[in-house]
Amino acid sequence: MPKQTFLNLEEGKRKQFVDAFLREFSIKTFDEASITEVVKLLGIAKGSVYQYFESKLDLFLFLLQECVAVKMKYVATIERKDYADFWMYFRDLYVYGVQFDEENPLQSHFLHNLVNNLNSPSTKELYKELEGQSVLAFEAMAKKEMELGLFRDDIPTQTIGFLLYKIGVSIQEEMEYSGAINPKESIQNNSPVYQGKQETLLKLVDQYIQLVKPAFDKQ
Amino acid sequence: MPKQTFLNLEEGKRKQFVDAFLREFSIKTFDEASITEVVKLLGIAKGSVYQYFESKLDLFLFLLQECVAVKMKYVATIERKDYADFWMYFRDLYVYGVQFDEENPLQSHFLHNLVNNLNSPSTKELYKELEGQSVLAFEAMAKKEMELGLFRDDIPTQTIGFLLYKIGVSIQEEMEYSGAINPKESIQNNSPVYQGKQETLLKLVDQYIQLVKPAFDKQ
DNA sequence: CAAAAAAATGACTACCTGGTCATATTAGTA
DNA sequence: TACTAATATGACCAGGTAGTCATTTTTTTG
Repeated sequence: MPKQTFLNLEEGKRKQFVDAFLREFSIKTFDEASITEVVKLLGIAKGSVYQYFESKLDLFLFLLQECVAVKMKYVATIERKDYADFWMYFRDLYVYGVQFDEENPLQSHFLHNLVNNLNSPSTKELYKELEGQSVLAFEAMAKKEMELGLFRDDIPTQTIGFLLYKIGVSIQEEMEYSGAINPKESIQNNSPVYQGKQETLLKLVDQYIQLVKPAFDKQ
Repeated sequence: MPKQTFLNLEEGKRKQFVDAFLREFSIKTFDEASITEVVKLLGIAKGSVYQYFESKLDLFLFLLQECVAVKMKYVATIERKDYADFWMYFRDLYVYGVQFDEENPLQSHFLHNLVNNLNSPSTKELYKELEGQSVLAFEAMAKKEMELGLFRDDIPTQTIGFLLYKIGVSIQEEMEYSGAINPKESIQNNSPVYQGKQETLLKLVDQYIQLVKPAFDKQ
């Protein structure tokens, strides 16, 4: 977590600092991301980074926390109980995700690149931890649906949760794979990840739902 | 591709060389894999590697080609047309894959770690290329099933192919995620990836099939 | 304004890598 | 045996990194 020195920083300077590193971690893996380069860009001394944070990882975790907090303000406004079925809720998560993306491009890019970023050798453990948390969250959702009699219960919740998580990742990856979005490019123009492609994304989400619904729903 | 010098190498020495590098690339990413360390292990000079191959990537591609060729000898013995439906064929691919794994542990480990390995910054392009090939292969399969009237045709083949590919990857990843297998450990003991866990794998495959069948099959 | 506290600095360390190449060694040949 | 061709060698190069810390600069305070 940041040291006092960082918190004392003047608002504008702190924002510049944060933004520059969000950018760097959005287009590189953790290990690739170069503190040396970012400070050069910012025009500050490398030592300053270590006056503000304990280490590269410490800085990264702070940024992650911030981004997650901001995204939560968007997606946590909706609740499963307000939807007729899981898939409507699932879809709306993307609707609110897109809004988050539009209003916080940098944070969105950071989170978009997260899975890729954490594939770095030195962050394998962190990746496993976060992946585990995600899978557990999806597992819990699935469990609830089963209890409601809406999801089939002939498959272990772990497998259901794992696949649900992977489907979420797949949607994001297919958007990039198909060339619909190009994060490395859009971040250059300060554009959101899904700039002008919000409809494309939601269409793909609908497609995925249409496709996998029969797999998860109780017949 | 290897230089003549490598091909002239005495059988035993070549095997030692290949095996050592298969090991290295099986437990590390491409960028992490250290030629320096492997030659130390082999007791040869680093220069020798560059007498045999043009570059690290050249060496890697040679190993990849070899492993794929060996695996093909197993899985290419079966054909879709000899099965009543896609899923029986899909399952048998794993049955033959397990046999390949038992009889060629090192090659199997190499391929098992491939996706992870290629996530390295310097192999992003290669990864995209290979992923594209895999997706296209699955897409072609799906197309055929649609033509046979066995797969639903209300979803674009690209999405079907992409998800099918991701499901294949997921099965492998869940085996590791759940702790059923531990490649880093089993490679130490010269054990196959799925040593003693073949049944567990096939059970998971069956589970996945049971789960996703309703998503892909025409009702 | 002076003293003290806070913040910024950047040269430096320790460490790692892939790849090169002139030289030495070994093997093949006549 | 003597000459040649093939092979093996390892010191060395260029390039990169995260992190340190004594010193200087700036800001705050009394």
